[in-house]
Amino acid sequence: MDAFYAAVEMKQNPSLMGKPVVIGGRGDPTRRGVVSTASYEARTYGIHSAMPLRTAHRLCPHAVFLPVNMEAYMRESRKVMDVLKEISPVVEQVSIDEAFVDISDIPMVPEDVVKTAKKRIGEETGLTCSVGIAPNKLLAKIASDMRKPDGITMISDDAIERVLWPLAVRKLWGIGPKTEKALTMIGITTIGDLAAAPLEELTERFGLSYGTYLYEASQGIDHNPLITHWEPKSMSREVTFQRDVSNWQTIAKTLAGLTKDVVAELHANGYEARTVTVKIRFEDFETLTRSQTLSASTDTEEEIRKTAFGCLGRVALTKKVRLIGMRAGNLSCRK
DNA sequence: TCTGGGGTCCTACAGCCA
DNA sequence: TCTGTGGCTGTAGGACCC
Repeated sequence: MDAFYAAVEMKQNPSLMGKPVVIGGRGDPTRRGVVSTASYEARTYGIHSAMPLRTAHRLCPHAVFLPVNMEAYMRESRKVMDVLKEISPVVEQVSIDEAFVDISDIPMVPEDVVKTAKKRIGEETGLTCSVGIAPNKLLAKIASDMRKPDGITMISDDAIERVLWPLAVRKLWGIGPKTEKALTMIGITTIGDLAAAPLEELTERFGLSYGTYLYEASQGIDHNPLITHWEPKSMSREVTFQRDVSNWQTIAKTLAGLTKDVVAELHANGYEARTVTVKIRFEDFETLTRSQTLSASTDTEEEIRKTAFGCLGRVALTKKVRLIGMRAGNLSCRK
């Protein structure tokens, strides 16, 4: 979906249309938080996702700042996903606003399937999306990014050299800032450069698994099937304090509250956990985790809280704490 | 100066065990 | 009985995604 959160807000409040709109955190740019979505107008000021709200505010003081309204986005998301499932039963929902749809068994020209889908989504939600058509997920994802907003892009097998190779390596799913930098250091900046690198060099530098992935991805190779069902691996809550704290009571109270939320989510979804992890980020951004695996799974708040406090007790709180989080992992379905 | 929150997957390493 | 090897599990950290 195109600038999804911003588009939903504009639909709910048409007076926002044409204005720079920034959605993130509590919608207050004087408080800690980052940008979830910036409208296309806001993007012209250099505002983008993951940017601190304060920075966004500096770049565009007259932008409209709004809090994240997840319920509204979920509602629209469900409508979109329902349309996709009408079109094909094989849908992999990647996030609240992205999905892969296997249309290989539909006896229609792909472009016509996509046009129908876009029209139906428009009718149901009033929102636009950008679509990539390709032989696999890797290429479809790249294609969907090439014409935004409201675009359709096709990458066929015989277009990989012409279309894929000139792109920056960063366009490949799985290449973030660290890998981009590491590749630049060895003279690889485009996907074509990557495709010219020997497999052995990539596996030597990046490990067998990731090296092989990079090699195959640069050739447009991706055999991964669509995943239509999966079980969660962990559930977590974390919070960044508005001001860094040194008071143990505040930290403990917050951890207890986070634990309560996570346990409620476990109960709501019928899971129990065997591993508890506590995460601490200090004022200097040093981040560490402490975890403990129990002999048996549990979903009782008291046991999970005791375990979490045991983990917290193993952290030397010598600096102010910026963030605290807790995670329940090693999940299994409750008997 | 600033750097959220909710996730997944991978790697390294240590300890245990066959 | 000692030693090496390899698998498995738990722990910690890091990269990445939206």
